[in-house]
Amino acid sequence: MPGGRGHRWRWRGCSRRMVRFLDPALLLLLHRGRAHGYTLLEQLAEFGLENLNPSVIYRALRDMEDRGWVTSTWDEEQTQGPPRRVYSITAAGDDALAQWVQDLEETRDLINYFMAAYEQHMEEGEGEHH
Amino acid sequence: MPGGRGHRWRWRGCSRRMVRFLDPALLLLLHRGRAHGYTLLEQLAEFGLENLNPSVIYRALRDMEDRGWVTSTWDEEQTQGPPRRVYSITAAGDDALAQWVQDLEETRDLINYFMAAYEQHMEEGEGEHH
DNA sequence: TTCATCTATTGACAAATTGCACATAGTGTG
DNA sequence: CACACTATGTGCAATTTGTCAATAGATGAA
Repeated sequence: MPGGRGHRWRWRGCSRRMVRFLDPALLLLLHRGRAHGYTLLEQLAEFGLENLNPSVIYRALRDMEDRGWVTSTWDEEQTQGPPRRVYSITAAGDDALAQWVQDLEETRDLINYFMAAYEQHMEEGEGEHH
Repeated sequence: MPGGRGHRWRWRGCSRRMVRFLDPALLLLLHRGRAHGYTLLEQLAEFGLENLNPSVIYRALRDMEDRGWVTSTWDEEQTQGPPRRVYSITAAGDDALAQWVQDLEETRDLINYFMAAYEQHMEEGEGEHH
């Protein structure tokens, strides 16, 4: 079953683990430089986050602003559209990003442990379960 | 608003990414041999899943049974308690586990990419954002 | 016996999260 | 004006997760 092993719970769009990537990815992008939501939406593809509904990004940014990780101001420059809100990362955001990185490291270690356990079991049992 | 936005990013208990680990971890444990819920609850510590509320495991097992990944029967053996339900992995469960492993590999790659991007940016910018 | 305690499973509901459909709004084009 | 494109935001239903409490058998102590 491609994309959904099962019937009851097909993840629409990206998988949940992917979405958990959203906050750290946004923080990293903003650490590279201030940007507005629509741009971030496109840049997120770099981290495998494609086809996200814009509202997801805007909500994430607003939530991060509530937590003090980013700040926003209205863009002065003239654009081909309505005024844009420009986000910048804060010092607290830097800390949060560093925390996320640590957290992701732990997750990676856990995955590595899991994989090792899986492969070892597969070798021993020749792929058969008892 | 049902889901308040004031939350810190400290999840109670395990992080959500951890919990996403539950299904693959249960499948791997069951691939090693049939078991009942209460035992699995203890064995999950191996994969960093500690202090889980039992109902979480039982619900996960029931959901997996709905998907055909596992089957269960009542244990014949006498125990120090009420009858126990014993779970075994199915062929579909083997496939699901293999899928999970692939999925976890992808996630790990993504994390590695993210980390590399983070470190590279930090080196270049000497830890300062512009 | 009655009570507490441990093992074991389950049900119900609240809380948190996510997806999606739609609303709003400025700008340029024919 | 009608339309398309850029850009942000709101509201709500659906899904997922966390927590609490109910049930229930076995065992041992008072």
